[in-house]
Amino acid sequence: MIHRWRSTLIPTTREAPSDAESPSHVLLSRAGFIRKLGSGIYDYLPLAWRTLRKVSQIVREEMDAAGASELLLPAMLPIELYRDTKRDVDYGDLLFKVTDRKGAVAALGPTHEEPITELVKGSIQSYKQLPLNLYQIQTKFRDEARPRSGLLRCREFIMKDAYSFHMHVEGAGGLNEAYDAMYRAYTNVFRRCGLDFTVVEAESGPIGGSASHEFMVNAPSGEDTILKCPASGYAANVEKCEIGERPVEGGAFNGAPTGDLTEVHTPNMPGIDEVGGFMKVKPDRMLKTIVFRAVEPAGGGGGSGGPRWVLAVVRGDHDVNEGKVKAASGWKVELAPEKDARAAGFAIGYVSPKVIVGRTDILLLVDPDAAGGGFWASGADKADHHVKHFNWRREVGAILDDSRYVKLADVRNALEGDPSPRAPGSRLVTGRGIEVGHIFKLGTKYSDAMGLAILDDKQQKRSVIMGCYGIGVSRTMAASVEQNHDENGIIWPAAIAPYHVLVTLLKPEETAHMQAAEKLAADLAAGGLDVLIDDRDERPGVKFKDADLIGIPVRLTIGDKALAEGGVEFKARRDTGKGEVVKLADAPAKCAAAVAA
RNA sequence: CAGGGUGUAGCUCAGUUUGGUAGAGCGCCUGGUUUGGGUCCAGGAGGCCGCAGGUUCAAAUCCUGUCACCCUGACCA
Repeated sequence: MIHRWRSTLIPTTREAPSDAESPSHVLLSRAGFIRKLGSGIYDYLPLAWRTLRKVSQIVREEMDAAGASELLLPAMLPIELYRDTKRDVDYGDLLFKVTDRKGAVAALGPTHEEPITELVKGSIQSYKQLPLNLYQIQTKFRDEARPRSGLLRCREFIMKDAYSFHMHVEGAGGLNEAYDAMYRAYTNVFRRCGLDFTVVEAESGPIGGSASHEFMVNAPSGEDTILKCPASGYAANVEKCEIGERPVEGGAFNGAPTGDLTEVHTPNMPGIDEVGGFMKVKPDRMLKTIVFRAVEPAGGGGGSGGPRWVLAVVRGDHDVNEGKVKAASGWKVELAPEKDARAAGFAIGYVSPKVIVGRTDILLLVDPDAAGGGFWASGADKADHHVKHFNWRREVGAILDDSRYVKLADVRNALEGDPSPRAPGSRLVTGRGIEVGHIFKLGTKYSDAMGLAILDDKQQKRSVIMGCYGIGVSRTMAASVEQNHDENGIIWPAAIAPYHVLVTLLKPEETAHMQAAEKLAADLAAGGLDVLIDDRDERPGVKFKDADLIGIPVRLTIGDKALAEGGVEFKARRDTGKGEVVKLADAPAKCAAAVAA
């Protein structure tokens, strides 16, 4: 494949648009890959589209090799589809909606569990037709509350989504087998794309389901925090990350008082930092008590007799993890609406663990780091007041030993340096990542809701078990730039570069130079390489700057210098310095080697 | 959704405080010059100052409303 710069559209700019901040947004804009048309909406120009097609092609090859079949579902989906799964409500404002001339409403697909389930429901009659794995590469629409960072979080984006269908979880043809195959396929995809990534255990989120892994491109600018255990290889999203054993010195709740409980007036101080500063107490000596409302037992179903409120207590410098609160309490919880909580006797913003005394409608979950002795400051259970010298045993008393109401549990987000949950003695390290892939074991959430059930070999009607697997294709392109760039521009991994080789013609008006470039490009193309010839009538400096900016892996410069020696100048984008002169005849082999490396 | 900010030429921005003929750099066009890391000189085109009202002899500038976009947080298969 040979293209000429003047015949395509590559509008590079010296300056970035003022609204671009992240490296990928700045560089993809400056290098003429993308252009913003609206908030979270971007044009993909020719260079971007070539890269997106290359990523897509790798995805297709790996999905097909893993036994999946490509199809294409509509982007415009009748809103009725979402009724049975209640996602018209659960997804809420995230759904873009359009209305037709008759007033019927359609959602622009944010993900396609519903239509694919509907399709399979209408076209599969026997367990003998399973398992099945179907995927598509398509534009998705989500009305994000806050689009940001260019292609990293936008409202219209390209995604590969796959869905698998099974009669059982274990064994041949089961969900686990497909899940493992997708795990391997995803690993292959991102490895072939030339990206440095980490696979982490993840929360499954509103899509629902049990097991879930995220594929994270490692980049300091990533939105997600990931934690790794160097000893065991365990890695998880901060939302999910477990923490190893944390013994409480002297035993939980047994510390001796450090002084008399003293009330302090702390008006107009909304945050821990303000209060701590005012009281001259460091956040790690304060107790933070967060009030959750118990919604329903975590297993589902309308149980009764459980707690109405779940309180999580962590150290002031720690963050409560809602997923862990749910797991430790056995109840699905939500942050308590302030009004309801006040009515139930909680001085929101000033709650202390002491509030549990004399009540039986509260489950108190205490993080081990907050259960020890020593000095504590806490809320005073009344507005604008805190207390000093809080002591667990003295203030809360005997109910601490009643496991129906008080539990010691890991309820906070993991941090750098926390003990590893998998390797005793080892400590967690943190990193940042960009989520480019996510795989889920869905179970029967969607098939139950939509009535996708068929007879198994024992003539039992059973809900079909599903998995779903996504890759953010356009986000992968941006993530690659976040991870691979320098002060001069993008550095594409060869596999997803828009072209493999850029032939920089310093004097396109010289016939001999042009002929040399054409011959060279033809030889390169014959070897399967994609070539862009910079045939613009520009000064050398402009061409070199643009070459670095758009980041083609190999640059071959044709000018008087090298041509006089019967050669061209070879320079890999990754390398610094001036490059080296190679003979024209040797250039194709050298380029091929560089691209394969 | 809360808080903060910005809308002036294709792009990046001055000008708004104190109302009085709409500016610069980059890019673009013409001529010359230069030719291995964003040449230099001269000339030129290009703007409903986001939009709608209002105040005023006079509004980019003051007032009201509205729309769009960005940032921080909340949120986020």
